[in-house]
Amino acid sequence: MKSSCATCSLRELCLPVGLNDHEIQVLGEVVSHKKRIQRSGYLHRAGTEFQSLFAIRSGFFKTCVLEEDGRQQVTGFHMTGELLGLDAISAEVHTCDAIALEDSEVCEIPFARLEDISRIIPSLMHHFHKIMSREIVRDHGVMLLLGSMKAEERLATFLLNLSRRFLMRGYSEYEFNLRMTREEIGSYLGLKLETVSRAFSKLQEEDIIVVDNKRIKINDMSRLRMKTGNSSCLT
Amino acid sequence: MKSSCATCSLRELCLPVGLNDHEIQVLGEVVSHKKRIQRSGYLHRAGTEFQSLFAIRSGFFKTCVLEEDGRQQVTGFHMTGELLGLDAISAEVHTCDAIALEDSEVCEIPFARLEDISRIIPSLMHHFHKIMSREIVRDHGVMLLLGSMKAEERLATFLLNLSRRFLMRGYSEYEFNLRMTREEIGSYLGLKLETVSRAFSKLQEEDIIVVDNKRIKINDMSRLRMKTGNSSCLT
DNA sequence: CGAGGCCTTGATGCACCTCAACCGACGTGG
DNA sequence: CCACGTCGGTTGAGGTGCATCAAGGCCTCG
Repeated sequence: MKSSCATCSLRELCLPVGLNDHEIQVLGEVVSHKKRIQRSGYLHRAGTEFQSLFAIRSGFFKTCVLEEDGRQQVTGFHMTGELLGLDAISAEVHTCDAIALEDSEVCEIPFARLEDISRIIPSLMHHFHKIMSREIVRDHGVMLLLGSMKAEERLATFLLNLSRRFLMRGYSEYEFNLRMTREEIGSYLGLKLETVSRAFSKLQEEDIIVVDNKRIKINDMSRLRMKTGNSSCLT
Repeated sequence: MKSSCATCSLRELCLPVGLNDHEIQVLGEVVSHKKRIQRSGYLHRAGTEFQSLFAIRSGFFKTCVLEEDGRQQVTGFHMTGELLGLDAISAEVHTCDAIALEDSEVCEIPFARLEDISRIIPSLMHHFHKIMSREIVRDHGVMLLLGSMKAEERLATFLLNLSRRFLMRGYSEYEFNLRMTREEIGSYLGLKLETVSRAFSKLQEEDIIVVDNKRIKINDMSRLRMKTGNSSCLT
């Protein structure tokens, strides 16, 4: 089915940012296939051929890389309006798995066609470059986190990052549901699930947050920020 | 001074990959300013305005991000033919420092002009997208390293990565000089310099490598590879 | 010759991992 | 309906890999 970008509520978060009506129209004709992925279904797998980028229309994804020896690591959690598949452009093969953490919908964007139309829509090309660049900046933030923060700092940074992203999407920045397990959080943050659990408990003891299983409530945003070692939160 | 890409020995590593003679000509007219940076000089600083990408023509750089609280982390080491500044596209501000580890030369590539000509040279645009994507893949590799490897595995992975990159540039894959200090390696690998030093000593005791200060000789590539936990080496 | 940068090595401590027990929620099948 | 297994989460006890602190060696440079 055709999913016109023109009428999409994510226009301000997604690829069309900064385009005029006509340009959005053109983009909308390239973006086809609103595709549904069930919870724990794969959007793509590492090693499969790359054809399209995917924009998340609704739902929540994780991406993870797998080593030959079985070690696995979550490289990111992805929300509505974000673009998946950027890693696959380089070798025309996906380098990670993308798995839905809840029932989700994505728009498929055939990459070759995106490149075609970005020749005639410079602002689209420019915005696409910004999106790729932002991904690089984000990854540098994670590298900083993994390379130099303690467990509690990592978790605080993670929560603030989620909070900010929920806020940008019109949800509460103070209260939200985690879509991922402690193990997945741990994998992303370079920690074991027990350590994640203990860090949650510790933040709760200090009345900074309230944890009820996957439900998180932030009581004291500024003290949570102090827990990060004052690092700016991830993009 | 004009530095024509057409006659550059790095044509096969750098931006011009896959372009025909005429296209290289056009690119060469955009790429100006062969700029010299002395050892420990800055190519760019975090927070300064973004205008241009830089291609390394000779020399060696590190990039590092700095937090408000003074924590610092090396996010990458960069060799000839690689592109610096990709992180700055997103916010039009550099997000990291780039510092020369030896006397170096770079070509300056005004980004706006690069976008202009990539509209008329689709293969240039496509290759540029591949380069950005490769950077994302590389960062995911580092995240995996930081998130799930032990000190010795990290160092082995790091050495293999360097080895491969020297090989690609026509140097020996078995013997090379490190341009960075133990502390910089540690920062990149999320370790303290003492730990890096001990890991070097351990690999030497096992006759896998020979270390003489910054000079590294790899005696047994396959055993070094085994030390990585069989992960593929970073891109 | 002395100072400072870089590296190595040893001793000690601690943050996180590992292993293990237990709990509650949920789904399934007898 | 309840018994049971499974899955995700919490918490405790103990071990370990790396950080930390400290001392000393080598090299360069003023």
